[in-house]
Amino acid sequence: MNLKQLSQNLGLSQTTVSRALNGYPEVSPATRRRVEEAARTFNYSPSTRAKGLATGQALAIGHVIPVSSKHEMVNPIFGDFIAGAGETYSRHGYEMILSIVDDADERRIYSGLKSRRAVDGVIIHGPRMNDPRLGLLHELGLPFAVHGRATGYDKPYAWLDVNNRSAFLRATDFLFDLGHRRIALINGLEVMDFAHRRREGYAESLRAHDVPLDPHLMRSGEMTEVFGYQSTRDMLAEENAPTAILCSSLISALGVRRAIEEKGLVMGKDVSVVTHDDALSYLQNGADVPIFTATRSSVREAGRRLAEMLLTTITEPTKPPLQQLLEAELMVGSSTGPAPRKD
Amino acid sequence: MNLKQLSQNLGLSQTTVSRALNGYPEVSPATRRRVEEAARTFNYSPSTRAKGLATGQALAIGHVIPVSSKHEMVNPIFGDFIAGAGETYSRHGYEMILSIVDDADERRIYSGLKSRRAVDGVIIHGPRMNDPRLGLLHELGLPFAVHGRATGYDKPYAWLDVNNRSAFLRATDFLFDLGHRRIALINGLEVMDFAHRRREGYAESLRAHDVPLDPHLMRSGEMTEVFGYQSTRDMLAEENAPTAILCSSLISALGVRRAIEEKGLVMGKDVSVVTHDDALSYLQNGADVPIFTATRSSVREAGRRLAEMLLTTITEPTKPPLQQLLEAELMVGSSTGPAPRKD
DNA sequence: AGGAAAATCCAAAGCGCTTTGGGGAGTGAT
DNA sequence: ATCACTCCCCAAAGCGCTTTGGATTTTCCT
Repeated sequence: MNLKQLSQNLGLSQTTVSRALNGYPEVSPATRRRVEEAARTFNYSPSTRAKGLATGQALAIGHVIPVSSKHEMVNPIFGDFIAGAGETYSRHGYEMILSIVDDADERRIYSGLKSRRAVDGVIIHGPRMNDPRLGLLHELGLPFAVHGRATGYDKPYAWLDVNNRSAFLRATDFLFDLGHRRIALINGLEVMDFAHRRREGYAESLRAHDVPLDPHLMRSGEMTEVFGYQSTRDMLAEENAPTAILCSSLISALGVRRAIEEKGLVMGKDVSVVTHDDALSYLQNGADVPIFTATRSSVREAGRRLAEMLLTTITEPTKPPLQQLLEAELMVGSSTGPAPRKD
Repeated sequence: MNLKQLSQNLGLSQTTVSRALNGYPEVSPATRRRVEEAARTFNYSPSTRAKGLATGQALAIGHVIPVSSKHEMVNPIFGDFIAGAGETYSRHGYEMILSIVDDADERRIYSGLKSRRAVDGVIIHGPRMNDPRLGLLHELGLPFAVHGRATGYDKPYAWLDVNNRSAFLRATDFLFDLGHRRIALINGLEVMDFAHRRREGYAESLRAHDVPLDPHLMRSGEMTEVFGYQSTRDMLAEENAPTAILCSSLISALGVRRAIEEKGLVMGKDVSVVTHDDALSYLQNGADVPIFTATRSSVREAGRRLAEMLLTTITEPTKPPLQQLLEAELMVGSSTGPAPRKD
């Protein structure tokens, strides 16, 4: 069923039917009702392609997920983020289109999306330090919003980020308050902007407590369970092992726990652990009582909000870009306790 | 830059330029080269919307991800599957469009995709027992392919599935061979087709070994870490506790391990564990040696293949639908060992 | 009742592409 | 020189919608 058929069926012009359906005022309420009813019974919805052609809008948002060709990891966060963003899109009648892309091809993909007029804007995932994508998109004139921020890009742009620095600052302070002095950091890849900021927060706390940075206590890598396990195992094997560990992801934290327990130590007593927790739907941090003391911020909620921000950036291009900084909450679980007494 | 401008620029008609770009024979090689060159320098690609309107194709595949409104869980598998499918799509010039949908709205969404002509076909995720979606899509005339199968639907349709029954049959047999007799099953929700089949395999092995099904040893729920933990904790607390546990997901298996160790038992000695492993990129089962003995099958590879199958279903609608059954491989790790001797 | 303003509705153009149905220019044979 | 083919190329229609610029009818004042 298309517009033409529907309008013939109703004995009206295409113009009137279109207007009735799109809420224009120059249609009598009675006609509008009649049209809406017919549309429903014939199960008519306008073709997105035709509509897009006519209006010049795509009514679609692109999400470009970079997958490094080297270590084919799909960000585990991405599912929940997408779910959040999807809620927003369907509320506003937008489509979400996804491209999984080797990060070497990113340039081609973005300019393709632009020149094919496939989307009205894009969300940038996993911003890195001095991320070249922001400049590219600015140059292409394709509206965008960033999940995170990109240190090194100076023009204003729309973003939503967790305050990673303050979260890790507070978490580290918390460990100091418990008496810990040797605190390790198991971080994400430090080309990632978020990891850089977390490290800054950590370093700031150490500085405030007059504890020098110790490279032996700082690891950075893709945040898998195995990475958390190996890093922890190695550090616990060294002399002067850490009494507390700060970890960038709940998944890695599971590995941290495994290494601790494998060594016959008790988490929360011999070694304290604080992790960041993205509140993923399939990986809750315990049920009633959190297992891990954590800095917590829902990535799904982030998806909802950032999508909303991008849409207003698109519909109101003159406004200055929206920006939002979320504070993570510190939830105390059973993975932390006072530093063990030295004997 | 659009076709008109490009053709004016070249002093050719739109027809010729379009034909040159789409590989039609009635264009001289010289002209074709000239056109291709110009398209590249002006960074021209045809508007998807216009092309779609003209050809009647969408050049897009829909993925509808159901999210139950009750327990807002996003399937952790979905990220890797999508990544695999995305590779296939970009190779064939298709777009992937994603809808995150409360499962109560599914009907509306699918018929919307159809009547808006937004996609050429869809992939069905997470098929349930007697899944109504297959009938609906058949009725709508929207091509589809299923990740898994739907028991209770009798018309032929395209699917790709892991042989869940045989995988869990072999895994259970393996545990019997190690001397276990009290074997528990921690399964996904049994409305899900895959969980039903796994249970069948498990039950078949028990029957073959003359061990009656014991409801106390069978749990089913959303496969979170917490679910694995609680189920195991409860079962280990009962008298006549299991000596081996079969688990439907690596994530739950992490919870299983936590419960075992919390009780001061050793996994692989006091309690053996076998889990299914979807080979998720962010959750590898150990590094060199697998942590868990597992039935393994890459969900990312499944995505790649199923997408390919859907595309051929679309381009060659007369052929009978493709179907593919993958066998999981049994990888022996350190989570299994001989059944403890009764004293 | 007469005229202006408001309320409804419509025909047709245009969005950017593909594709149909020709048409003119070379080429070789007669 | 003429004819019959190929080779290349083109004008124009059509895909399904929105939107412009009117046209027609109703309603409201005076």
